[in-house]
Amino acid sequence: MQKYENLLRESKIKVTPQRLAIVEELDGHVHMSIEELYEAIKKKFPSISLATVYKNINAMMEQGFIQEVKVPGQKSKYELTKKPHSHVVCESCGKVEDIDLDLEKVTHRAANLSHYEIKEKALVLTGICPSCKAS
Amino acid sequence: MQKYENLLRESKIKVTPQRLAIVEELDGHVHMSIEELYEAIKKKFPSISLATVYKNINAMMEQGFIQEVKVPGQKSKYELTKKPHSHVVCESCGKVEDIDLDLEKVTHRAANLSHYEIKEKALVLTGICPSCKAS
DNA sequence: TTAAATGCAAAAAATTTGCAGACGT
DNA sequence: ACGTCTGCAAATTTTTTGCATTTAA
Repeated sequence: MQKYENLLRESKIKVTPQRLAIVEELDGHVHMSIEELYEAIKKKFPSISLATVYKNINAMMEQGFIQEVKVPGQKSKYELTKKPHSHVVCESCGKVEDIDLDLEKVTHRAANLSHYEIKEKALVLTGICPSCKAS
Repeated sequence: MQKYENLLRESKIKVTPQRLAIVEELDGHVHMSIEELYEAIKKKFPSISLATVYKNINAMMEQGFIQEVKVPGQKSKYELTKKPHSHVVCESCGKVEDIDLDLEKVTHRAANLSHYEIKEKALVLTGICPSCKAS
């Protein structure tokens, strides 16, 4: 898909089929662990090696192209970098979803209280998702 | 210290010198990684094994006695469980500090938007601490 | 007394590295 | 053509496990 090629080309790393596969996978599933990515990509791309997934995740993180999402009780997941947002995690099924929340006030308050110069915010809310609540 | 013994005794795990050492260390330093804990405790308690630290961290987490704090770009740290709070991390020196922020509104909004039943909130703010800003 | 905890060594899991050949630009 | 990337195997690092012995209650 042209879309991803252009995105990748903007950073200074080469566009390889393996990298495109990672990006496409993340675009489809949004949040995946290294192992999930590896297993998913192997289906379409059996020769890919786990080391390549690691190397590329690290390279693309250095480029700021993807980001790590640390969630309680799970392995880290990765997502394409987009505008800042928060996450909700279902403690029953493990699903991770994006959510757009205004953290202006909270961040301001934090800066005042701590005297830190705040640069990044990571908010992860854990609970039960609608479909798990139903069952 | 009697204080910690009583705390530990409340949960259903045995009070051992190794566990007391972990708790005292965490009470003093607030946020430590497994390796930091191990190295610190070894000084006062040279016979302790890394496996024991792991086992005890896991046991005490199951008891809800301590909690894992996942911070961007660092290994997980652990803290004694106390009333809910947020964290600020200095991206320069790596220090992690507690901060008391009101997340009521944000949580409410999140519940409305996501239809999740929210149970836990983990907010980690990253930035530059006052002393690193000075230098 | 006895169930649980310790420490050790070994195993398993997760991540990184080195390198020869392949590939993107 | 050049420098980067891939895949493999090996090396590290991190975490868990099994077991004989010790220890807390």
